[in-house]
Amino acid sequence: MLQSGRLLPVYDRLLRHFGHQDWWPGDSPLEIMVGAVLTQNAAWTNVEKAIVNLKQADSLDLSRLCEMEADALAGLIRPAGYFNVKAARLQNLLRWTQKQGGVDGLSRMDTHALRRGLLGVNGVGPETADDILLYAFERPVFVVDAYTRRMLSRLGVMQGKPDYELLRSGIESGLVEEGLSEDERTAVFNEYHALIVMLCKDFCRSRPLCGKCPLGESCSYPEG
DNA sequence: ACCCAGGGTCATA
DNA sequence: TATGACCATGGG
Repeated sequence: MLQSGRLLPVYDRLLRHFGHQDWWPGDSPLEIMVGAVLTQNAAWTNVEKAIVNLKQADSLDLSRLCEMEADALAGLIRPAGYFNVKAARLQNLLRWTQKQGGVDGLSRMDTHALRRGLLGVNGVGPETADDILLYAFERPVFVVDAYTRRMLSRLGVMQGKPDYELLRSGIESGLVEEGLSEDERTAVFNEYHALIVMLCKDFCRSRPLCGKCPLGESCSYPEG
C-alpha cells in the first residue's frame, strides 16, 4: 500500500533542505556501471578508492576490464569489499555489454529490453539494474533501496513490505498520475534517490528521531 | 569488539 | 514465498 500523493511533497522538502545533488558521481556511463556493481552493500567511500585504483592502473576501459585476469581485477577493487565476487560480476556485466555492441549498443536498446538484459546478468539484481538504467542511460526508472523503504515506512507513505517490483512500479505510476512527463520523471527520480541517500546517511541510521531530521515529527521509529 | 554500508546469489523448507 | 549463509573492506 502506497500513498503516492505524498511522494512529491516529501520530495520538495528534501530538495529544499539538501539542495540539488547532481548524481551519479561518475564521469561516464561505464564508470557509473562499474560503480553500481561496486557499491553493492558497500560504503561509497570504499568504492571511490577502488575506482581510483582502476583509473590509476589505466584500466577503467571496457575492453581492458573484460580481458583482465579476474584476480588482477579483484586486487584493484579490493577496498570495495567482496572483491572476488565483484570482479566476477563486473566481468559478467561488461562482457555482456560488449556482446551488445558496447555502451553505445546498450544506449540504443529500449528501456524494457535493457532492463531485462541487465537482470539476466549474474550479479546484477534489481537495484543495480535500475541504478544503471537511471544514472547511466537516463531512463525514467525509480531506484528502490533499503533507505527508500526505511524512509517511506517511517513516514507512513508505505505500509507493509511490498516486493521490489511492486514498490517501484507503484512509485513510478504514482508520479505519472501526478502529471509528470517522462523527462520530468527522469529528473525527479534521479534527484529523489540521491536525496533519500543523503537523508538516511545523515539522520536515519538505526536511531530514533535525532531531532534534526528535515522530515520532522511525522517520522516514526522504528520501522525499517 | 560490534555494527553497518547506495545487494545479490544460492541452498534449503 | 521466505529465511539464512555467504561474500570482505573500512569507518564509526
